Amino acid sequence: MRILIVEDEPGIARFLKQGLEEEGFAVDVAATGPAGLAQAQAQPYDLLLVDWMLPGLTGLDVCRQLRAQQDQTPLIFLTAKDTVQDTIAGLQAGANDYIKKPFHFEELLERIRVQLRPAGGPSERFTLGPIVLDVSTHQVYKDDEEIALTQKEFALLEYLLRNKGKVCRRQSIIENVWDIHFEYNTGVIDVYMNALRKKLKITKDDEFLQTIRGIGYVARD
Amino acid sequence: MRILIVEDEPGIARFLKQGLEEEGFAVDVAATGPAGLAQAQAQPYDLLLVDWMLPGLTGLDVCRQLRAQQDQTPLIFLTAKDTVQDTIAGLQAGANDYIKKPFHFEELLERIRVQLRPAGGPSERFTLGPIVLDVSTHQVYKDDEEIALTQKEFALLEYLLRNKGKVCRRQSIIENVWDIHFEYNTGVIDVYMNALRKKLKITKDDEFLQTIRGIGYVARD
DNA sequence: CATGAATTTTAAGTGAATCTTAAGGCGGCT
DNA sequence: AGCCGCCTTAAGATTCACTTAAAATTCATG
Repeated sequence: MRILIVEDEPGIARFLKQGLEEEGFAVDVAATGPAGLAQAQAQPYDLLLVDWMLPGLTGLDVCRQLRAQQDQTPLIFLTAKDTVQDTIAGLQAGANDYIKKPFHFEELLERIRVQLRPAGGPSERFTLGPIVLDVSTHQVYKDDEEIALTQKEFALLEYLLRNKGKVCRRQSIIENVWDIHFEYNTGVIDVYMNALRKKLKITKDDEFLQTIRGIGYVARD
Repeated sequence: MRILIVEDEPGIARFLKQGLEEEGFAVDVAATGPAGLAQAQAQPYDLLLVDWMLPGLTGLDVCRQLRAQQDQTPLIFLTAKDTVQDTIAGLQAGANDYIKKPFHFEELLERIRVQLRPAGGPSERFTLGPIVLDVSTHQVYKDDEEIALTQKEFALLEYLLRNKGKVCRRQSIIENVWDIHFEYNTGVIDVYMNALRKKLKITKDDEFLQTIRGIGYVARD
């Protein structure tokens, strides 16, 4: 689960990032309104935590702009403002929840879980350097640009990313991606690795998809 | 929109009922935990407003029982208890929000709207390039010209637009648009996509409704 | 109820995209 | 140097979606 924090006070941002990472979330931080908006547009997140008062754009502006672009990512405001008018304005702008500072981390955590809950199946996502693979929507991005992959290309990349850092033997790949369980001598894997590297523009210098001669392949970042 | 209030203090119950009815909601009231539970099970509601302290069963018990029966109706706790432990317990039990008394009616109203939003809030209009789909009036326009769609055509387009930018798998489409929950292989989706593209005059060059071979379709602009 | 029109679903032929096979070339390893 | 294994490309096989037409169902109407 990926969370973006948009918060300008470094102390609070650090505290949140650390706490959420300990809970197993992948956390990015943006320090200004425009930076947060750009980041949220660039990559898919599962949840946004947005401070109300921000340099550049207010949190309210960020929220409005995202919703205007049909971005329905759950968004929780995190703020010292606690007048009723502000709460209402925030929720009307399309926010999903609103927590007043000072807050207890436990409560924030639970409210985050509530927002992620209705998303149903956990949207499985894997990353490899600049590459993001979303299993549920069958989409792949490199540097925030969407890359169109065919079924087999996607399945192969998914298998390598699920085993990131581990060397995958050719035999395992054939069994898991092609579902062939007898000995089989073929060049399909080579052909597909070639297609993947081409589409993802991975050069020989990159080490994202390495060949292990005589064994198989590894994905590492 | 139907709301059930479970609250034992007659004054508060009456105040809420009147306020919500003025906003156009259909409101029922139950005064005890067991009565509320029975009422919620007997009829479908769009939202439950539940007091924490109730005679018979606590609000927490009511919430737990409903969730245990796979009832996912949005539920908001309404309570004087304001310790962090209680908030967390409430959210963990499956509640969607938690408002502390005393609260402003305006804030409650907005939080109710947030919960109802995904099921039909204010943003009932979707756009895709020159195409506009209005859910509430069941109308579709392209370049300000109205296009007549049948029910299934409309439902399919609505589903794709609600998930704009995300790839929709054939399986998800069959489940959400046709409400078929077992495996089913058929060509209906193809036929309807064809009809949609024809009526909306979408050519192969347009990328509004793209096919993802082997997976499904995406709407993008 | 019976009829006809509109909508929804099934079915089949066609064509294009994807998958697989195969072969030549290149580079590392012994 | 020579072998083996990987890369690359292109052509054949196959799968899947598009398209059309006809059958089944639903809906409104007399």
